[in-house]
Amino acid sequence: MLIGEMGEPAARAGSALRTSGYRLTRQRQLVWDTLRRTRRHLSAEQIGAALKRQEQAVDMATVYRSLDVLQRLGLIRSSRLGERQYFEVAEPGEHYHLVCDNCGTANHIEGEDLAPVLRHITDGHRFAVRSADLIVHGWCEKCQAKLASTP
Amino acid sequence: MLIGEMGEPAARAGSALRTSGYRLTRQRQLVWDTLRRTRRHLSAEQIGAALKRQEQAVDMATVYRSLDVLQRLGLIRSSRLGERQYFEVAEPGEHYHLVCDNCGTANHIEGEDLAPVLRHITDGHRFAVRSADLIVHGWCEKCQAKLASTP
DNA sequence: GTAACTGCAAATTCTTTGCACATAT
DNA sequence: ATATGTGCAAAGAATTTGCAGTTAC
Repeated sequence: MLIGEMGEPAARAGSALRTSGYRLTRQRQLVWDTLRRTRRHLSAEQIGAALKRQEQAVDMATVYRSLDVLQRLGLIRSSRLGERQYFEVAEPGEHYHLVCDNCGTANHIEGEDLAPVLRHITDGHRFAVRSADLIVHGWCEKCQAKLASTP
Repeated sequence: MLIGEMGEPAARAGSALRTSGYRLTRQRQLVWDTLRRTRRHLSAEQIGAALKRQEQAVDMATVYRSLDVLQRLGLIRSSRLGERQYFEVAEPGEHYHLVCDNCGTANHIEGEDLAPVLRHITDGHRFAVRSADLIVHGWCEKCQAKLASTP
């Protein structure tokens, strides 16, 4: 099941920033809002481009710095999908990344299936798991059909 | 269980290269041997540095090009662990990457635990899985002890 | 008022590419 | 013999950094 709306309070970023001694600036707000409005993963460049499109241009250096702060506060998380680093709002619970090698789209799906795997790692290897990211490469449904028709 | 020696025939690269129309050069041999001798992941830079140390310097451009060929032949595989791309000899079977966020070392462990997870993805989501990489971040045993003693 | 933040431009880092020469087959 | 591969140097892409001016608190 694809992750849909999740009722993330928009004010969350503001209070999280302030209680940590950071300041709530127009730029940080904009970066956060951009990520919140999308349910997909966005690269830093995509965020910058989106903001420029809405005449709210933010310098790329600032986009990167904002992403860094938001990540430090645990509000967003990132993973390397393909070439770039992609960012998304941090949601509780596991999810995997499905990257289509044909069209490049990256979706995430929820699930608790990783629990036994992580337990194995913790028990068998004395490794303290902090976070886990399962990146699956392959073909999405659309591209499977496309590739089947042109052999 | 950490992956140890696996009896990889050293000649594998040579024949794989030749039957695919590639040439077996000193540089490709060196890059392959370097990866074979290590059971850990190596970045392109680490491979280059290792070769320089043994007075067998290979230009970085060539290291990258060699890695590219070896990967195309399926002899090695790579994943993005942390900042860099890391390379390792391709072994059959699943394995996960354990990245210690404290000391940075990346190990891999074997296991078949991912099978049910991937089945879930295939069945429930009509996504054709081609490869999967589970990257687990956390603290390795050594660093857990270290961090426990200094709170 | 002042420490934190931003934009700009320059620096860095990792990786790729163009080209003349070298080498494996 | 000749297509492939290499080294070198230069280009690229993504991200970081230094700094003077700006802004949130």
